[in-house]
Amino acid sequence: MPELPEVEVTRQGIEPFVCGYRIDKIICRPKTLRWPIPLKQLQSELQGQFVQSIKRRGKYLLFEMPSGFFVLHLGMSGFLRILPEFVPPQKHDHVDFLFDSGRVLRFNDTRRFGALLWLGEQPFSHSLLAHLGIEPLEPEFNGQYLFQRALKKKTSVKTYLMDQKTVVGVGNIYANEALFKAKIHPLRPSASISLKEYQLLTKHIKLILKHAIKQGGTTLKDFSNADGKPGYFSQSLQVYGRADEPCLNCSTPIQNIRVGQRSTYFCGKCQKGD
DNA sequence: AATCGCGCCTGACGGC
DNA sequence: TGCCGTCAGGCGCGAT
Repeated sequence: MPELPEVEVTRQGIEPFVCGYRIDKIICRPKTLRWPIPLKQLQSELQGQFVQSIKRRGKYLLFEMPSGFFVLHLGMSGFLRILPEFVPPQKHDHVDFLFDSGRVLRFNDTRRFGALLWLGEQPFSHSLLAHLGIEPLEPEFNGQYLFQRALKKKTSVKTYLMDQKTVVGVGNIYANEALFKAKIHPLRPSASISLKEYQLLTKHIKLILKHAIKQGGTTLKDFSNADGKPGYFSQSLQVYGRADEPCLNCSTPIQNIRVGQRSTYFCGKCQKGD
């Protein structure tokens, strides 16, 4: 579930149940997810402490604690839920945070690519966060930025866009969607895209991400619902997953190719310039 | 320095 | 029914 909108919706959804509350206990069932879970450290730094804020950087969630930051990445299949009280874990429910309110923050991750880390007081200097690109919803993310940076690059525009050092939070689905909206062929060299095209592209990235966050926020009125699992907003996807179906602009069948080992969908007529 | 491909892990699905 | 290959929204790592 994890591109920027899903992570941001998660952040907003859990915030009212987590911020200002005390973590009484952490229950962790596996020893390892993507990496070994520093359980002892998490217990000593988090248990008995109040969560001060939850921030997001790219696809990382940062829980601000009195002595530093606990950082969570949802990986490919991870999601967080708020339970009104402790109930026995189901399959792939890996970690529970028990709060003084009685509620439980529960992490479920089928594919176990998620990560839990203690990054201390300077999380942004940690190697995982230090080299991340700019936030797509910030004003500094604009056509000029993408254009200038691309001049030195040799990759395709889609790979360039999904590189977290370029811009954070744009994953495979929204990269496909944004390139379609901007009418840019995913295989075009990133350095061949004009400033005007990059301006259009950044505009659509912002629109798509904002729209998805808004949809997620309204879909998930009650994040503590057991079914409150943020999903992708497939009703608004125009190309992703639509191989051989008609383009919503011109009815040409949508093509599916692989770009950098990732499934890529586009309209060969609307997105010219391979 | 930049780029590419692999592999981590589980589950769903389609073909035989 | 079962087995096998392929695919899935991410990302760090080693090889080039």
